[in-house]
Amino acid sequence: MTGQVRTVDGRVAGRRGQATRQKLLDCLSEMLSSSPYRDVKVIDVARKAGTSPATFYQYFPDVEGAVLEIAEQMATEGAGLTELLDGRSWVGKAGWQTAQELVDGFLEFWRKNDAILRVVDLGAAEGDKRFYKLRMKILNSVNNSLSDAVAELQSKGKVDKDVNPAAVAGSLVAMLAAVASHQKGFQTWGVKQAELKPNLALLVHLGVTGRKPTK
Amino acid sequence: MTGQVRTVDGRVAGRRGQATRQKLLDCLSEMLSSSPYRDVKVIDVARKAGTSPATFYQYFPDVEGAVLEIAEQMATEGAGLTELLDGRSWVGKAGWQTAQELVDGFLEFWRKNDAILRVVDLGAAEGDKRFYKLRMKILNSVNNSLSDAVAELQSKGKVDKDVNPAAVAGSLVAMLAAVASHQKGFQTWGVKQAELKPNLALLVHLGVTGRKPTK
DNA sequence: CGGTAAGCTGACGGCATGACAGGACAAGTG
DNA sequence: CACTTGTCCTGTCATGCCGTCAGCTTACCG
Repeated sequence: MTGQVRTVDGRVAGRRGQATRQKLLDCLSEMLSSSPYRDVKVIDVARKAGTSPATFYQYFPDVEGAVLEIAEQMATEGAGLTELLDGRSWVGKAGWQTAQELVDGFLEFWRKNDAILRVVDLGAAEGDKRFYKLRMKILNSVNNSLSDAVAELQSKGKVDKDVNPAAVAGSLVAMLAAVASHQKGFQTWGVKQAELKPNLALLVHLGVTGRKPTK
Repeated sequence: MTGQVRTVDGRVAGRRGQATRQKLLDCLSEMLSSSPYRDVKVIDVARKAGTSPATFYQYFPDVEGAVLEIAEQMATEGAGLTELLDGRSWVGKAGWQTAQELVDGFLEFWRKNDAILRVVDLGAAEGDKRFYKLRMKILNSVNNSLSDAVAELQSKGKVDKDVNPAAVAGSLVAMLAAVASHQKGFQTWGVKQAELKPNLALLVHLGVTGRKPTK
């Protein structure tokens, strides 16, 4: 799938090269967690990695390029979110559990990768197609599964005909992502995390099935 | 409310000064719409405004400071979103209309100010309290109204006791904001704006009242 | 051991930042 | 009209980051 890792000037990266490359990515990642995206400088990343700015430019065209790389790694990892939904039922008590586990897994994933996801979100919102595709890739698994679930319930007549499965699924996923991004915000608002989750799960369940869960 | 407009070095700005100041803000605003936040430079804003970088620094400590100013202006303007909900009913057909109008007005507001709202969202997500407060200020009107609506329905026994009004309201508002930020995204997904709105309204209605709307 | 390619960096021109001092300008005063 | 006062803007400068290149060091291989 992925060809050889290459430097900007076309050389193939060997063992050592890949190590420095990865170290730069790690340091950048850390940097993004601790300071605003706008203030992350190449020279700081390089210093943190114990190398020089020139080395950075050997592996990445610019900061954005490196961020895309990190996000790509995370995206493949995030494909595992499908497991939260594959083959799950949306009926009865099982449906309520599905909703809860989805919310749980999603928030956890977002919390782990919040720094990089913020940047991806920004890039996508700014209209950058690369970031937009990446965001799709991350959310697609969940989105498609949700969309399928709605469509299936719809075909059984359990959901109104005029509901658009893709629109509902996309909106719910956007909600999960947004809430995850501003988890701290809710806390200051007087809503604790433990309270937030069941209410989110309720909204997801309502959105997918159109009815309240049986707990 | 607001004291006199002051320059960084403490002078009070007069007629002419306020004009250039505003012009700088306008140009910055425009700039944010056309290029990534990370790439907006003081020198470009100054050039666009037909002045020099030094002038910019006379009125604002940095780009972030100016952004906060713009966002503040928008926030007071955005308080008008309350009208979308004040005194509206959530029962029967009126409830469905309330949901629709809320979605409509919200998306429109977001579309108008998307560039600056992106930056506010980023700042808030990064943990900057100033941006966070600003985001609250913008969303508070809608959020409180929604929260009140849920609480009222709850007191009448129409909504389950274990629902947390603030959590539900906050999540719904976050959903609206997120979907608005990525409106273009949905389009590429094969969901058209016209289809998106009613489905969003459905989700809002479901979330607030716990039941499907009567159309 | 010598050749070859990978890996890294010092150094440099270019540009943005942010501060200051001083000049231009408008308005009021005698 | 000259003079004063305070606002408004810019030229200039030290500083620091960007992004590139030539060239040095290191590792691998026959």
